[in-house]
Amino acid sequence: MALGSPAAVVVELMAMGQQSAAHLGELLRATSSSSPSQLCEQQELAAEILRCCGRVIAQLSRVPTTANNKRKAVDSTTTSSLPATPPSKKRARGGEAAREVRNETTADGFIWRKYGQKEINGCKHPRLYYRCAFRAHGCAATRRVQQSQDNPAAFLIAYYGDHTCGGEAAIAAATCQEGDGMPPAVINSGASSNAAAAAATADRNMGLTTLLAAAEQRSCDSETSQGWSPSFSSEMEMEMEAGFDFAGADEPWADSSPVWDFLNGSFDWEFVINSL
DNA sequence: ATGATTTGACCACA
DNA sequence: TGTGGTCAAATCAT
Repeated sequence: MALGSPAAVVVELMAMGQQSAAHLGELLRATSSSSPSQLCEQQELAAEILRCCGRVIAQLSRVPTTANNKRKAVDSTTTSSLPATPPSKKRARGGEAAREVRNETTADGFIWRKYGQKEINGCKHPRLYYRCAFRAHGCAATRRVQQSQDNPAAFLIAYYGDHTCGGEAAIAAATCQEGDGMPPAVINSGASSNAAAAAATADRNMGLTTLLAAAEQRSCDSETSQGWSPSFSSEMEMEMEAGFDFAGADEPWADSSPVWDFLNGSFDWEFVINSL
């Protein structure tokens, strides 16, 4: 998915929707006037919004893109006969279509596990490699995260492969646990270039261990789950605690961007739908 | 002890 | 041959 393409715009919008829903959930949790049952219901609504956004992203991720045609010549000859060989150590993603997203956060509601980091020529920041934390379940989704050169607060995230895992049940259930906050759903050290971020990463690790254990259990309990429900991300929490305001006027896309059009109510949805 | 992260090495592609 | 993607052993954190 190319930057600025309609699908990329929708993914970006849905990511913002996730953040908004996450923010809503945080606000609801901070509101103590509601009864426990009401609070749980409100949080479930917020979680439902997150799930919807995540499913839209997942569906869009399956849309073939014509913008990234970096397939190698050999790929065109092998599409009809998939090789039975195990994944190679390199260029395994060469034949897959990358869906690139530029975002203010690396959090996207999925649980990722970092498996590599590489200094890239001409880039100030290293490139980080993540794979789905549910790879053991056969999920081959990976992503590549790189800090933007011109805007260190922004991340260029390229997604490869589809999420075939079914770990959403644990996350969705965990969002409504009595007396417990929303759990971290993303293992991410993408911005952990300082001690504070590293400490935050360490904090998240505990969450993942628990979450994965729960997911293992839930995936056994509910095999019918087909989708993947993104949930609250601790990165989102961190950004909200830091006053993250995605409607701020200093956003890089605040002028004449599709996202801004969306916020203004003048976004051309028909164009997007037709383009898809 | 277990699981996650780091990082050097390996390997394939251009 | 250089670059970039992945592996896996070592290290770290809990």
